[in-house]
Amino acid sequence: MPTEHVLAMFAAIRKVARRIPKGRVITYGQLAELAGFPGAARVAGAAMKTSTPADRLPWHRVMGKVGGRGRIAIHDPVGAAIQRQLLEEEGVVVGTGGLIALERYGWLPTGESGRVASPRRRPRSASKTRASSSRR
DNA sequence: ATGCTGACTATGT
DNA sequence: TACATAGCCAGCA
Repeated sequence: MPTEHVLAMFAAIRKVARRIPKGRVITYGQLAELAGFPGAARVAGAAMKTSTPADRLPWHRVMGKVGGRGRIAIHDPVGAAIQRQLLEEEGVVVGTGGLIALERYGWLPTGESGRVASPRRRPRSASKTRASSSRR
């Protein structure tokens, strides 16, 4: 059984997690920092892992961060698959390897804006019939 | 106290 | 892309 102050940490972390908007994601490090514990990314991971369905947390919107990209960090392959499905149901594109584009789905509780980099509308009809399959 | 573990991360090979 | 290493914070044996 965790000590009291840690339970408070978990509670603070989960509180922030509940604010993550649908269709958006956040990294463990960010989550910990927003909760007031910079550098405690691993603790954020523990807070998610030890949470229960009763907590009603959008745990699937929390992920690891690797090379500037978001990535499903759940070790258990079954759990990872579930997270992937939940994210895709919200419109989040999860690439091979469980990678997610943070610049597109990352959540930034920046007061007003509250977003990272506008959901990029696709100027499909920009001009010509360009093979505009350009990816970021 | 000591050491290992983990839903982390940055950096390097 | 994948694996290895080294820091980081906290839990637990």
